[in-house]
Amino acid sequence: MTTQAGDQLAPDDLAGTLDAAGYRMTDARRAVVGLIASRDGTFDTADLVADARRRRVPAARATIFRTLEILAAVGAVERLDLPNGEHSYVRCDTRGHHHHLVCTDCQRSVDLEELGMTTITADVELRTGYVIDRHRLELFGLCPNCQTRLPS
Amino acid sequence: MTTQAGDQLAPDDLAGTLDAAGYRMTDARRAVVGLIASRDGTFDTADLVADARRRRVPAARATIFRTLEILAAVGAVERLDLPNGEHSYVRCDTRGHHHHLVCTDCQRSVDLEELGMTTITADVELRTGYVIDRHRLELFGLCPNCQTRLPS
DNA sequence: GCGGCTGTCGAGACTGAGTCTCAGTTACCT
DNA sequence: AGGTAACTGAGACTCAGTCTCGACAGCCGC
Ligand SMILES: [Zn+2]
Ligand SMILES: [Zn+2]
Ligand SMILES: [Zn+2]
Ligand SMILES: [Zn+2]
Repeated sequence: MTTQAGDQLAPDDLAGTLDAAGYRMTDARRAVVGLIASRDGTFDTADLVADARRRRVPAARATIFRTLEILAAVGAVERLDLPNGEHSYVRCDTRGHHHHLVCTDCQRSVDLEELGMTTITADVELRTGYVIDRHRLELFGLCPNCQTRLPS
Repeated sequence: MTTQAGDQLAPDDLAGTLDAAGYRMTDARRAVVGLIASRDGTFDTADLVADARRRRVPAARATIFRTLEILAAVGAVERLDLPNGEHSYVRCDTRGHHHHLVCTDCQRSVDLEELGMTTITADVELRTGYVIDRHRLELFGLCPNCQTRLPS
């Protein structure tokens, strides 16, 4: 099952999640959540800082960093690394372990739930003797929209 | 088929590879290749800079960065991102597309040749309509050695 | 509803990885 | 050997990300 990026990042839910984890729901955090919710695809901290200024949202640079850290910790957002090596974030529209497929042109992202990686990791464990407890998988390509825009 | 990290990073081969790609084989590059060859597991630029100074190898900081960039371009080394978000490098003992399995304790790394990802990407393409042309997959866990050292 | 304890915020200083500049050097081709 | 473009070292520079600290504001208990 896949979810299109663009869904809301529910701030109410989030309040509960943060609370459970011992965080407070403050104006600044609501503001950052709002900025993220109205973003499409991957974004980086500079994007958010710019958005915040443009929309005159009260959220200082340091606060944006701090909030992203928290959101990543509770799984509302994920930090990923673009093919070019840059760090960026994606909103996660899925709970639990999943991966992201990102358009290399427009940055639009799709969440992908588990993909049969357990078979692969089990196989690798057998072959190498390692015990695997974590993996990072990111897929990149062109979204349907960008395929038609760029006949390449 | 897997290759243990620790094999030599052949500087002679490399000379050919670099040449073919229009690069020169210089002392500084040989030096950096040497530093990398004597490394075990993942390392970052700070590690190499420290190694260089310790071993009095003539390789300025900027040169180390530049050389790593080139080595990554020709596939002798790969830039990867640890679970904690830090950038680091691994020597590649395998030619062509492959992935890395890294020990989260001692950083020792194993190259993994293709793992049946084509099945997965084909499936995802069908489900999403994206055209996937690249992916990043990194596996993390404990190597056999560290499993016994840390009964955990 | 009203303190008070604490977590959080903003502003700006600070850090350090990575980049850039530029003058001097060197590999490679002929 | 000579010419030339690629490369190098040293250090300045950038800018993402962190830290500090005094002011502020959630949330809890009364
Ligand atoms: Zn696109
Ligand atoms: Zn997975
Ligand atoms: Zn290990
Ligand atoms: Zn692969």
